[in-house]
Amino acid sequence: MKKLSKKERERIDEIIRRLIERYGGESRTYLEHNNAWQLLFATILSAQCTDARVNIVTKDLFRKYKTLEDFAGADLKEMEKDIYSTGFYHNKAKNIIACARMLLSEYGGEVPKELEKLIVLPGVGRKTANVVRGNIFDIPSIVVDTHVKRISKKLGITTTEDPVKAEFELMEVLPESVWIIWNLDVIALGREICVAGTPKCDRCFLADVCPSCKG
DNA sequence: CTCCCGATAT
DNA sequence: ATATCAGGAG
Repeated sequence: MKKLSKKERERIDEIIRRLIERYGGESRTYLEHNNAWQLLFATILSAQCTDARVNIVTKDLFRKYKTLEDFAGADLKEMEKDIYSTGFYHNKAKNIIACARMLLSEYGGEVPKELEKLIVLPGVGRKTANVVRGNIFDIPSIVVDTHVKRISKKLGITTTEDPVKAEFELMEVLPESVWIIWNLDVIALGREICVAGTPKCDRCFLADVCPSCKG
């Protein structure tokens, strides 16, 4: 970890402590799934879509397509209808089918745990890959989604809008034990209080340790 | 950088 | 009417 001033180290540790106190310190994804490839597909579907919507769609989707072979053999147009309400449905349907086929042809139907293997799967970037690594394989992983990008910067813990740079900045400052928790708890904070539009700083439990809070 | 895109909140 | 949502690819 990067060497910080004692004061800054204590500030970040206090933020972590309060996040865990409020939202929990255990790894638990918001996307419902029963196995690795289901979480992979759910995460692909979650691009620019609420996870509440994804969970509605995957409930029926995983009942209709029960195996990887079912996904690999799916009809594109029918899959587009099945996932329509998540948006970006053409790209997502195409990617999920291609992804299923690659998992079968390249990895014997198993989801690989290596970042380099995950990010070359169709529709899978660093964010999706790190969700799978953290939640399925318990590998410490920083997941930079829209909430983590926005709130980490507001808290003065990151200095950039670039998700990859933010990922490495967070790895330098957060202990490995909270990498996954940071993502999940910051999402919770982003929904309840530090919303994208007008953040509710007046009732934020991090107000006194957040440089973006004026009050 | 642009494009992909429906559902929901404001 | 506009902004935003567990982003990724060209």
